[in-house]
Amino acid sequence: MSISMLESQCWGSCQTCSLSSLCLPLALCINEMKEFDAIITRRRAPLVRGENLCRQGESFTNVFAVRSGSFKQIVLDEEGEEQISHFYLPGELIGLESIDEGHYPGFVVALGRSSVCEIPFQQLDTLAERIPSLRQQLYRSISRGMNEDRHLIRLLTCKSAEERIASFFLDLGRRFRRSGFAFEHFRLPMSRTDIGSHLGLALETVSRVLGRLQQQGVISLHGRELQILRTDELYRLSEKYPSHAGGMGALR
Amino acid sequence: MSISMLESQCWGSCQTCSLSSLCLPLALCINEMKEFDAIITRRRAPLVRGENLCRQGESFTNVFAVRSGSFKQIVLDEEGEEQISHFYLPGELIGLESIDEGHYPGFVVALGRSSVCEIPFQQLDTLAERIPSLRQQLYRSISRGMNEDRHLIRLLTCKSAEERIASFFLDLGRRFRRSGFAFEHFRLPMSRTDIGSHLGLALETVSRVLGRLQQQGVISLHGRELQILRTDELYRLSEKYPSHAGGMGALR
DNA sequence: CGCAGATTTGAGCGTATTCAAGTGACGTGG
DNA sequence: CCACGTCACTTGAATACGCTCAAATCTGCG
Repeated sequence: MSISMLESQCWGSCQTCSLSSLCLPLALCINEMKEFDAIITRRRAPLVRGENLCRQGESFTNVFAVRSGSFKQIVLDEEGEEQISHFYLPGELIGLESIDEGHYPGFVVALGRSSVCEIPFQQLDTLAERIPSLRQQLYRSISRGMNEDRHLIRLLTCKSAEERIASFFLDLGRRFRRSGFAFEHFRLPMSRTDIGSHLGLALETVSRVLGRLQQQGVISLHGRELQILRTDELYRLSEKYPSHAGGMGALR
Repeated sequence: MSISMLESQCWGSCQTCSLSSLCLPLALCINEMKEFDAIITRRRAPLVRGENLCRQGESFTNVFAVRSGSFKQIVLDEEGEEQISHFYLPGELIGLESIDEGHYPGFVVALGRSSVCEIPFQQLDTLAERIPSLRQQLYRSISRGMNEDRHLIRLLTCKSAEERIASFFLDLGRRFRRSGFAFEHFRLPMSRTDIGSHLGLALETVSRVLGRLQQQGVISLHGRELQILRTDELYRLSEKYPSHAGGMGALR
């Protein structure tokens, strides 16, 4: 009973949502926000760790906004190998890359107890037709997604393991800060394996780099509890090598 | 005189453009297409090789549609190192990732004599407000861009040099085919260096892999004239190793 | 023709991988 | 309560792939 009370508070309207300032309703007036609120389907229960929000290949109908917790997007390639293409933190939108092809390109899995707002895309578009600022915000959200991907691409094409991880932590910090959490102190929602899969590194490499970063006193890490001790140094490490990359050890 | 005649033909309306079926006006009726046509600014002269379409940091006002030729997007990082984040072929849209931040994230440079349609984004949005199918197409274009980027990310996180280049050629082929060119025979618009920069490989590695692919009889390559001889084999090579990646030789 | 840029080829090396073993945390069941 | 299995993570050793450096060759173009 008390839990459901809490949760109904949690799932209040956009007007009471602490993330509304970085979500789609960002620039809406009260009345518009009410309209927007009306099309949102709120999930009855939060998802638990490992639960699927959507499945690869499933037809696209909804965009999701992360309300709490976090998610990873896993793409299974032709050989059945997993590949983590994206992490989603509170306030971020899931599913925008599916508009074109009409189906979700991968599984989206909760990394812990997480909740989302479910937004039927068709209705979102109908509403966006009438509300220019909502339309703007939708464009911007999609565009931002592209931009983040381009960053990751640059990271992957020309950075060493250390740089990748430094960049990754800085990126996570920034994104957490946007949602009102601390920049320098947060809990990593994902495993080392997940990080490796996302950054194109073996988990052993991730582990080794993390060890090195701790030895250097740049971060402290207990389990998944991360503290960024020297932001400037982490930043320096994230862009240490100006150019290309270097070979690739072995291949499995 | 004769040139300008030719060019004015080249720059005819969307209705006469061979690419309209894969560009924004895709689903528009005659009248809508005329409206759309009206907001497009056509460049007076095609760009020559090396000419900038837009500059890094410049404020975003226009989306561009490639009409002929091709472009590369170069991003200069903090250290001034170049990084090719994207190639644009005929029928593709340039600039969509700039909507959010409001400025172009990199230079877009013509890879040969190329022409574009210049579409003021503000006006495009105004028009999209009234024309649902144009809006849909805009969403889809942006979404497709994200999707392509995700593909590249997967390529970069877990593929060997050979796989990357095989994937890259297959991707180029598909994109050329969409614009009405041959899938198995086209001219590479970019240099080996450009390919390397885009795929996170040293140009020497690109060169070596190309040599190997030719020896194996998978492709034939004279200068930049590429012929895909065995598509199935190229496809097989593009997904040879199911998983991770491998080290990174040296780091400059 | 001759230069500049693009590409090819060779030798040696370094980073990150793979394989392998070992530690630690956690929850289950005897 | 402790043995045990599982899972995430750490650490070590050997290896491989692609990088860097260097020089040669090819190409396009004035």
